[in-house]
Amino acid sequence: MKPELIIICGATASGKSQLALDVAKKLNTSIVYADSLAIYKDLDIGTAKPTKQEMEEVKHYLVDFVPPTSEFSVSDYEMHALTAINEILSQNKPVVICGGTGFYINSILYKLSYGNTAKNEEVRQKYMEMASSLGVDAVYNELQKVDSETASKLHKNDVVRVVRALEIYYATGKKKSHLNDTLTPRFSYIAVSIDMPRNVLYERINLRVDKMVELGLVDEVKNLIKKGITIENQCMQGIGYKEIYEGLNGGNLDDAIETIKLNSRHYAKRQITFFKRMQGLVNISGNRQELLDKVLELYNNYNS
RNA sequence: GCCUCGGUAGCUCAGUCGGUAGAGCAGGGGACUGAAAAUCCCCGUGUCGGUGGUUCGAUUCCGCCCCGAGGCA
Repeated sequence: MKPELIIICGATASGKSQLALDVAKKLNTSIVYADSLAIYKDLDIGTAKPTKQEMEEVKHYLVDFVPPTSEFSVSDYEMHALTAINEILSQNKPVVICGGTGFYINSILYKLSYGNTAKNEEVRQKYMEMASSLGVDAVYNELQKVDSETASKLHKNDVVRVVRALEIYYATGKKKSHLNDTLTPRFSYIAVSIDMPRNVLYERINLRVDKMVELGLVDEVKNLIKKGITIENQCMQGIGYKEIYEGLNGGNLDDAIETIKLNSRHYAKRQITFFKRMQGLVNISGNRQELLDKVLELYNNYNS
């Protein structure tokens, strides 16, 4: 018996995409991306999207399909991902999942309800404003009143989550703490992460950022600006984009590039932390061929 | 050559009226249920440049030396 999913996750710049490509070619199948920014059109260089040629060689799902003006949520991702996965599985092929957005990968593995509450601009705005005018304690106190259990799990400074909990409460009248989603994977899978010494990873990140700049990252951001994208757009939260944007708006581009490297390193660290909790994750290392062999071995020896 | 100011955590620096020292950044660890490349939490021992002296006690005061910056010649 073979697993339905082959999940290739891990830190940015660790070589996930190359490995996913190798695995997909070997197994004659397709790749479903799990990357919160590669979903966007016109964000190519900074997201290290696969090249056109690579996308022709292997079919990639959930890459380059959302306009940069759009918002996108994990729930949107889940819906699209499940469609893609079922399409591939229906052809009796395994699905290669590749990406660094752990939250998105979780949305594939687990059926989570997310409070059954979509974004509510009014509630968000109201409490975000309260946070900036009256302070975070005021907002946190609000949550303590309506859902003390969730409040106790959150730090008062984590305004994004505190507000989200309020959003759920005011939209549904139900408490976030009343969710009791089962955490049983809905697909069989193997999962690997490419492991390497931290300093080696950081060096790869630094080099890749320099490469992105050489490839025209600054022009890419200029083009987005030309299309009306501002720092307010969700896609501009991407590392590489927000820094260049600031660099072009009164900042300094050389500083921006260094900040991209720094933010990427911080991001990689957070990714590593996130993936440590993934059930069954296997850390693999080695050269390109060795990595491929290890994944194929895990795939072929799978039994659960 | 003389004078002045520096030399304290990986980096930038604060501080100790003499009782062996602490911030920011870097770095490390962690959280994560519709913003997730987002958001948030926790973690600070280092020959206080070296060496003599004064002192119960020196990173702190004094002498000399080394290194760096500036000034005068």
